[in-house]
Amino acid sequence: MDKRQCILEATAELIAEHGLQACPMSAVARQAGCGAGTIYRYFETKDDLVQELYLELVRRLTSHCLEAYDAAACVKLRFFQFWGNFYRYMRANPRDCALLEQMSACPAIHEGTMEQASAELHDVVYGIITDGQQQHVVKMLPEKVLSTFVYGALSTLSKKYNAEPALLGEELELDQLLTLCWDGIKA
Amino acid sequence: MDKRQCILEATAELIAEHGLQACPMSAVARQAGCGAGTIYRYFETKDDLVQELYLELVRRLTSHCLEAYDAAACVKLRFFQFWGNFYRYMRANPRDCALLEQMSACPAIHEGTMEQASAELHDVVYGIITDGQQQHVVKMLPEKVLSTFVYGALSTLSKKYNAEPALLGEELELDQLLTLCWDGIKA
Amino acid sequence: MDKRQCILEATAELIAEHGLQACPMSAVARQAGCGAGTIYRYFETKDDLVQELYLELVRRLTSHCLEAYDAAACVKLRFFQFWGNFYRYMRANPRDCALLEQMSACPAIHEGTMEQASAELHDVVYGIITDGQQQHVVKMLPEKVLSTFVYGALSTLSKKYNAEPALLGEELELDQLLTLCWDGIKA
Amino acid sequence: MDKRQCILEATAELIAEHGLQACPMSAVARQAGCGAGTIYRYFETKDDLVQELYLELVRRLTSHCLEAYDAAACVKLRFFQFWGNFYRYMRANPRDCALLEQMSACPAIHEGTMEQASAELHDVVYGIITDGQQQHVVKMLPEKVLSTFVYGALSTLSKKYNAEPALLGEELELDQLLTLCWDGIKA
DNA sequence: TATGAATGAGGCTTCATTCAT
DNA sequence: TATGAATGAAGCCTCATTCAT
Repeated sequence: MDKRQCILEATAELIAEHGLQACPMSAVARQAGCGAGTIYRYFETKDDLVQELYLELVRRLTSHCLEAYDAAACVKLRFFQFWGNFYRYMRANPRDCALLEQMSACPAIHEGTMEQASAELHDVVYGIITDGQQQHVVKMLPEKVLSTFVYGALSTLSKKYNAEPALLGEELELDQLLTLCWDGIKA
Repeated sequence: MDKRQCILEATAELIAEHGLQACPMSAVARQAGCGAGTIYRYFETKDDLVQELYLELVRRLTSHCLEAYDAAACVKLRFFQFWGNFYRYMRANPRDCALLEQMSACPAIHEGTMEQASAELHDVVYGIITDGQQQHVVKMLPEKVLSTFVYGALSTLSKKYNAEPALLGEELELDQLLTLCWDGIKA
Repeated sequence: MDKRQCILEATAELIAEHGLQACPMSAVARQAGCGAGTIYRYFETKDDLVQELYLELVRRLTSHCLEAYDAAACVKLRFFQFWGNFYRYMRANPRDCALLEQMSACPAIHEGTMEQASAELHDVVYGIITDGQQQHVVKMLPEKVLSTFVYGALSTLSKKYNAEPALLGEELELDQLLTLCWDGIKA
Repeated sequence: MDKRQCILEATAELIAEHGLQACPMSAVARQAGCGAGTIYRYFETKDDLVQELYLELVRRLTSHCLEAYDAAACVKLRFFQFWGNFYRYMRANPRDCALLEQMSACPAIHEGTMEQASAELHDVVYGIITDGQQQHVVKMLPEKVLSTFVYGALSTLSKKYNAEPALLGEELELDQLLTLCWDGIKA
């Protein structure tokens, strides 16, 4: 792994464990196996490092969400594919899941960073909803509302499962949870 | 207002605005209109202050959620009353809503504090679900799953609305959003 | 006991246990069973309190040293009486003994306070030596030297005994120790 | 001089002048010519720094006491050599002498530190006494008692001289003072 | 007269950042 | 390019002292 990735990874590990407010650069350097000064070759300031980490986390999530996603498939299929990818990724990467939650909720992540991060997914997510509405299979509420509804439900559920993995059988759970969401938004 | 409340309020204000990692005790004192030392008559450490603030926020939310809640009413009514209260409180108190989100996601809030905080609501929330299941009006998934589903959806939606209040007409929105959730969990 | 004495006693207790550098006025007040403000009715500042405590400790020691002291007795008798009193007091009051040691060695006790404290004893102590020299039973070294020799030996021994009381049988020890000193200074 | 020594030296200077209770780390840094944070690369806490200083002072004293000390020489010679070294060191280093006195008497120096400090000298000091007792030239009292007697007398005398250097001619004094002690303990 | 809550200066310590090597 | 010792501003907390009650 290249050094920049090392540093991002180290930062992720430490923030996930101790929180943004307890993550000194010296600890990041130790965890990354490099000198403190080296970090500043790759990131201008600590703030910069944190913003970059957030973007990286969202980038990873995004690419997983779009795996095997076929924009030409039917609405329900796209819905299940996309949000299934989303949920699976969150379950497979509990640390990044918690990290995204923590960072999204914290004013330390700048408004601009948040927007930049979410831009890419928005089109896909909204597209599923608006296509569904045109076909009258999805409720006629603002697309943002329905997307947020699904996102909130699934991200909270995945976090819950990560904390208490014994709640439901692995195999069944995903389909059942997606069905909860689908039942919620379907016309 | 008594001094302890003043300090909690000042802390809430500052954490909401700048984040947990950027909330020095000196700023809390200034905002609370007291000397720095005074804080320590009411809270042993900064950590203690933060835990207490979290508990206080949850306490306020809890008491609002239970307003006009009739444990003897029918399941759907109880569902709409309770989660309606929840949503209305989150919308009416955007700052506390964001604060709860931020603090819940941050390792700085201790495990024990989180448990202590959620204890009171759990019984009510789970009760609605299990009663609904006995009457076969709610899906047969673990009660934790369904509660988390509703909680995640509504809390995320309320946060979204707080950020962009223009999404939906005030009057309609609540019922429509609760219906999304109800449709999701109903059998 | 009157309040002033209470406060001095409390201060003595705390300094003896934790040291001058770890003796907050709030702790003194608690130990003395009074409010923090009350201390300032009896002592202008903390520094004043500390100086007064030192003077009080020396005053107590002085009065014990002069008990049954007969200025008309022979030199050796006066020597044994005076230094015997001194040693017995130090052994009977380990806390004050340690306290005197601690405070005497610390620059926090002002030069003036030290002089004021030692003034009273000096005459007696030196008198024993100079009388002994006139009678040719004591070595012809400066009286300060011989006094300091005896004082240093006995105060250090008493402190040692206080720390490890099992070193010598109570009955014998005193006479033996005084003899060590007397043998040292006798002509 | 290396930085660690600089810091110890600065601390010694300030404690000697103002006392343990008036020696802020900021002043130590200024005196040592370094930043406040630098001190913490060499000492974990202020307490640690103080313990280390005490150990260092005792180490210096110890090495001086053993200079030209011949364990095979006769008892009286060893006595005069060892305690002569001790006294000379105390006179030549008034600041360290006062410092040792102050720190030894203060609860801020931990029990464990004191033991660690005194361990090395004990064997030599006690050896002189016990050998003297086997040869019937020294009184038959516990070796700790006699050692403490000598130590107390000489350390107090050296301190006194340091404060008032005019008491005795330099040349004569040492032998005369050691004789006082020797006369005290000899059989 | 006695209290103890309030104050804020000042103490200890951490940590983002720099820079000589 | 990489390092990590050094820096000092800033954070947390203590405590001598005051003052309203």
